[in-house]
Amino acid sequence: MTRQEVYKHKAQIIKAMGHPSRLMMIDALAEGEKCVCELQQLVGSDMSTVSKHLSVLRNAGLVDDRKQGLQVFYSLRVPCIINFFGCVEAVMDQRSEAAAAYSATR
Amino acid sequence: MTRQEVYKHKAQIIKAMGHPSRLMMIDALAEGEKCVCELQQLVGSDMSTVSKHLSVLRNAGLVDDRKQGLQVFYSLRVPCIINFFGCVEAVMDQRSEAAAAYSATR
DNA sequence: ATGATAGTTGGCAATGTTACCAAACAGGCA
DNA sequence: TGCCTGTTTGGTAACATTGCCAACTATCAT
Repeated sequence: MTRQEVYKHKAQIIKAMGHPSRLMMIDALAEGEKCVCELQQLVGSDMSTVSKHLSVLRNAGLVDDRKQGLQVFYSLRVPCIINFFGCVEAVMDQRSEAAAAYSATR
Repeated sequence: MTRQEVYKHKAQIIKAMGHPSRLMMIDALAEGEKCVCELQQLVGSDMSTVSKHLSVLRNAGLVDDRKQGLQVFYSLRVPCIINFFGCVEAVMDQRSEAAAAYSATR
């Protein structure tokens, strides 16, 4: 795999996380596996939309699926993702600090 | 900020990282600040393209810019992002393990 | 001033993403 | 068997992202 291909692959994985609904689902899956129906209630979109979001996460290697009777349960494949969200929050906080500092100097 | 808005904001930050060229630049910036010209050489696109990628990163709050003479130097604002890349690599590795396991059982 | 260098911005065509609906599919049950 | 429920897939219209070119701005040197 060339360096370019590695970055492309990493970008694909990160891009899979870059959607509000998918982020919400990943957060929920941190608690443990959930069926599509539960995730649908959580995000509030059409079930077909939720299913497509989940297939994006599956293709990226972020979640696993397990069929049990009528339901399909999804689970996080690589839990370290969750740690990262703290860092994203740090980015958010730093932005609001900057905004606050700006408004203080106006 | 509602829960939806928070997820939208987080998604925006993560999405900003979800492009091969931007990922490559973030990785390079982990070593320290770099001018646009260096980053351009690194990714090999038109300078206008690189500049637009950098503005995506700046808007997301991921990098800072500093002008010095003719050059503009960019730097990472929140270095914890780098830790996360190890986790993305874990996702990649686990995928190739799964592929290896699959090809072994065929 | 003139010109050269480093970056940014606007425009635009090509491409990718998203969300809904409708249709298909699979497992469990009458 | 046929129906119900949970999920996936196909189609498509609206929207967002990308990358190049050309035009512009800003700083420095002659």
